[in-house]
Amino acid sequence: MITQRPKGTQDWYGADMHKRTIIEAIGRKLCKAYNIKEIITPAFEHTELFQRGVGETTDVVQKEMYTFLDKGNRSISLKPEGTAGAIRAYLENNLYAESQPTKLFYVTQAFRYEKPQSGRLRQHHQFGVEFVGSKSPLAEVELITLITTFIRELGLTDAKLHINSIGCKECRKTYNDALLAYLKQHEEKLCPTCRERMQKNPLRVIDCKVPECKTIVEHAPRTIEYLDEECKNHFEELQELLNALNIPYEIDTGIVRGLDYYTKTVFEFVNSEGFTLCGGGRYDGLVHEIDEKQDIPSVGFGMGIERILYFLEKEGVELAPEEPAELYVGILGKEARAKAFQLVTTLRNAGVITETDYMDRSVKAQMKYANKIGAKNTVILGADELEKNAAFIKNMATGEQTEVALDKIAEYFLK
RNA sequence: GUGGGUAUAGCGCAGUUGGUUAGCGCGCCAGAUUGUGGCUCUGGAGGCCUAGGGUUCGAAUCCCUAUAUCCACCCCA
Repeated sequence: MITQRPKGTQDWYGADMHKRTIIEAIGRKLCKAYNIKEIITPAFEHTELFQRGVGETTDVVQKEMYTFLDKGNRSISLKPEGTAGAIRAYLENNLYAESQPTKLFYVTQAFRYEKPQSGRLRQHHQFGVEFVGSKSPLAEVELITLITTFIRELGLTDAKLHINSIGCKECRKTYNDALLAYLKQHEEKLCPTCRERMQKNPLRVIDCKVPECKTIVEHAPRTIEYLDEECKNHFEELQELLNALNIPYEIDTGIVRGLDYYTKTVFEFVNSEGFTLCGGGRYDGLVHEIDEKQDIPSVGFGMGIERILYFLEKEGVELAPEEPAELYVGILGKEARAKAFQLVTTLRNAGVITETDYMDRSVKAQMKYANKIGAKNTVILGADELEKNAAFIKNMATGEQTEVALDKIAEYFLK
């Protein structure tokens, strides 16, 4: 039992760990070019932050949060997503007092008590960006551009941009009434969960996958038909920009997003199977929700790192493999040990990937090992080499051997 | 939360209608004339067959329970 990880968690090591490192490196590189700064916030926050921010009626808060009382009787929750914490930090540290906008990115764990399945864990990781302070559709466009570039650099092709607008608070009110009125007409045909959803948050019915509900929903009013002037313009401007920048997209009036803070633009990148790689949108009301003295528009997205791995696997995309050792230094006999290790250290200090023997293996076994780890070159240091003051460097790919004086070996690899 | 599948060596699997010493491939370790990898061959280590209970003369195999894991739905990243 103690050697077993908790349900829905994952250990990162080996090939996946290496892929993750590459993925994060691409993300960091892009953010640097976009002038987006990194932020790390705590793994846990006061429960109330998520209740207020993410929304009390959402599935995420209602049944998926890891919530507990700490020893000081405070209700604490592990973060189920990255946005609320980042915005809290933005407010707490008065980042709004600096010249706006504020552009932040993070790589964080997120915890949700869910039943694990493929591409879904209890602890997962997200790369996300929060673009705070701008109400311009250019903010959306910037994030979408970044994601598009990210996807391209990863080598993924099966991920399409879907966009929608769910309007602001005011539009939502009129829309909700219209939707509710429509759903009431078809109440008997809806599935039980949808009948429940109808009362709490009719918007959720749109997402239902039950065939009967789907056909009803097909003719249901759409948020997009109830946008006020401002929201409509915003959505149109966004599309104009996307068109002008040649970013392909599809309007999907079915996108609702499961977090309450979204307003106006919502978007997703999904593959042909309907799997979501990345989700985001505008959340003009969130800052005010967390700190009523402030009212600052924002846009953000979260991209699942595990999802990226899943997508890479699905598409058979290979990332750059781990770099193998440049040199394996074999050791034969105790006399050569210190000398060999000195060489290893010199090379390592110069950044050359170098490996050696710690197992007191035979020369043959050491060569096998060097081959196994993919070392590009090998050299064996023993009594003979010490006496001759020279050793043979063997190129493992060609088998060629080159005799080099002991004190020139490091140089040989430093050019 | 609802519904399926699976659980045998480090990994991937086989195990015949229950029959006594549980196998195979890969990996690991060692050797094939004494200090040089890959290919081949040989040998070796490594399993309370997920756990607990039951049926039986006898259970990896049949039944029950638990646990874990995978998958679908829901929801999402």
